[in-house]
Amino acid sequence: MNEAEVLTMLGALSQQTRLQIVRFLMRCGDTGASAGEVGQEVGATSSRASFHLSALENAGVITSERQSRHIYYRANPAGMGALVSFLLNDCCDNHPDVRACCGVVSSCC
Amino acid sequence: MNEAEVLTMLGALSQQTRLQIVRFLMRCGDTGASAGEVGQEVGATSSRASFHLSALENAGVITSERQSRHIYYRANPAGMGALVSFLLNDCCDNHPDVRACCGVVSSCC
DNA sequence: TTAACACTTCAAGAGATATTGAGATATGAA
DNA sequence: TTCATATCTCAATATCTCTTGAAGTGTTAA
Repeated sequence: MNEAEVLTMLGALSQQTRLQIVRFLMRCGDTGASAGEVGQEVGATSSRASFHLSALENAGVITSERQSRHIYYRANPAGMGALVSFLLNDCCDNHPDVRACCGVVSSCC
Repeated sequence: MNEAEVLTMLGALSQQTRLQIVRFLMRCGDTGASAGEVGQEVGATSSRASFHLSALENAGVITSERQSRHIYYRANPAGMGALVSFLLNDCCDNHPDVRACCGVVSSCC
């Protein structure tokens, strides 16, 4: 994961509506949720939800799959894992105090 | 760490110059670096460096301490740890695939 | 006190991003 | 085919953020 990808992902997450969307989709698990359900959950119009879902998908935080007339969005654990891994390893230079805070015991990814 | 604090921290990190500053200060460790040194490292004017350092300090990513005419900035591992912890626990709902990616074995903070 | 240095704050302009509503596209049912 | 539903795209506006340079604050030394 290079710096540009990390910046895109951090930027995508640093917005209230989008952070809410990610938290919701993480709770939804493999089932995922349609754009309409996502919009309803976070109190957004469909075009606003669509805009934010695009940003999140573009950043690699979520994925989408069309099923008949619905498009189901799902959280992408691998993407979030890569971000966390970058923060711990590259950004924080494997600082033990940072790793200790989250129960990280071995070096990673 | 509440949602507003997380958003502030993610926003602070989602900018190239500021991400560079954090990485540099993490490498500097307890010694830290002055605003001038930071600016030189990331290729920023003094006012630009000061602007970004303020944003990072305000977000809790770094700390500052005046020593005579210099102000020394240091990375704040506890702040970064809290952010990573939030991402793993709250945001990702303790999703095992996310935790696995970084060698996280126990639940945390 | 005066001067030099290190850093911060302020204001202004440029650029990026968020929100909204209207219209377009895609799918499935009648 | 026609209609209804689900979602996306587009343009306009508003808001936020970054950068720059000038002016201000605080510290040390002469």
